[in-house]
Amino acid sequence: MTNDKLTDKQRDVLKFIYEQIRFKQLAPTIREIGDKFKFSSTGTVRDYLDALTKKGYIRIQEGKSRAIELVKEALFQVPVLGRVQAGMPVYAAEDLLGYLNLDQFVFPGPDVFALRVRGLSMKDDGIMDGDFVLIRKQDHAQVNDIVVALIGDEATVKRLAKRGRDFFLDPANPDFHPIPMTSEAIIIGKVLQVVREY
Amino acid sequence: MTNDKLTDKQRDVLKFIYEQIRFKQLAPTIREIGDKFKFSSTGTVRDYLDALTKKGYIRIQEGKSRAIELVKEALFQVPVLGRVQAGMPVYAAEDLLGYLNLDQFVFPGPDVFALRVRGLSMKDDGIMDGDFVLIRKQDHAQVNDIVVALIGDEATVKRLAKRGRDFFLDPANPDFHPIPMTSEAIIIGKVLQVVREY
DNA sequence: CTTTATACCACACATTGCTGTGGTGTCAAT
DNA sequence: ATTGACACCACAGCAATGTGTGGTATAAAG
Repeated sequence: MTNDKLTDKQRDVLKFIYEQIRFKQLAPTIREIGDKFKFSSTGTVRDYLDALTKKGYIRIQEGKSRAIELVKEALFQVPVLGRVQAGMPVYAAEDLLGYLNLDQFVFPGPDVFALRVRGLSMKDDGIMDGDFVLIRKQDHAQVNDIVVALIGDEATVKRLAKRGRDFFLDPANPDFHPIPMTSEAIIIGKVLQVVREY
Repeated sequence: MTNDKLTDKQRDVLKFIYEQIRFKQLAPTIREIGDKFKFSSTGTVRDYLDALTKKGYIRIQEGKSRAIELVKEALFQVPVLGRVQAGMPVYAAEDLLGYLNLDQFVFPGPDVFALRVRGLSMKDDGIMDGDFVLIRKQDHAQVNDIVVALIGDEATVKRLAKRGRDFFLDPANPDFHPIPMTSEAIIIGKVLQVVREY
């Protein structure tokens, strides 16, 4: 019965609402939405809000300003990125592996993303295969931080260590060995949290 | 210079704003705050908002409705509870060990709380001493779920298992042994996520 | 051919909501 | 004695905002 597929424009409007809530922590007013899409009538915006409501993506508290709630869980997520290039996570659609559902924990900032850990090289630190690491993009890190580094083409999670004058990326698993930091290794972010979903 | 200590009333107002944002996902208007505290004047509310702004707890975007932002990180957190009694987490102040900073991940729901894991009984599942487990309150669980159970006085994280007719709470560490589910063991919630902070 | 959904417009209206400009009184610090 | 922070009040102005009631046009579905 309920066809919850969105048209392109409806998706655009929903995305705008989502971004406002996510980054400005404040749902837009009808007129703010209208301005964004150059609608000269508030009625047009209502048509969209009605459509989104009917399709179950938002909920609106009548009479209140800015009272748009996001309903579909699909929105309460951080992007899980596949490729990481030249120190910059690639947000392009083809690299978006999906979304990490953070349950009711929403509103991640724009410089936070997630990567899915592959392998058990950090097993003894409790980072298991399949875990998500939440990363804040940054090009620096301190010794003993757990970082995501790019070695050539591959993103890897390791602990930054210093022995003598040299820096290493240490695994937490005796089956793996430390990787010396060379000019090819770039730190792209610091692991803020490990999240495992059950 | 800046004394950021709040008076009791100011804290009450801040708490109300926080709760509205957290649970209703919508900051209150000046009049909504006034209604709550039976202020007959909007000016009174402004005095409070000014005080909270000056002390650095909130930020207000002028001219916009409901444009109250929470500033202090202290607010973007889930409660970490100490005691868990009779299947109900105790939210009383004396049991509030502190708050788990979820970084920019905010707006946990009202039935979600966190416990800090003690010991290494779930080590092989990657749940380490000191990790936080995010729990949704619920009195049921499925076999193989990782649950928080109350055995007598103590809350423990284990995996729910069934062997034959009997249910057990299995550890994930050969140094510990399974605990049979008896009438004294109550499931108080399901582990949704493991969060480890660095 | 009619209905339904989409995608817009115009404009009026009432209320909501922020702001501005006053005021009173208490209490602690200077 | 005065200043400043606190804790309130009254009320008016006006812009922001949601709502109501219309309208047009297109396209797909029945």
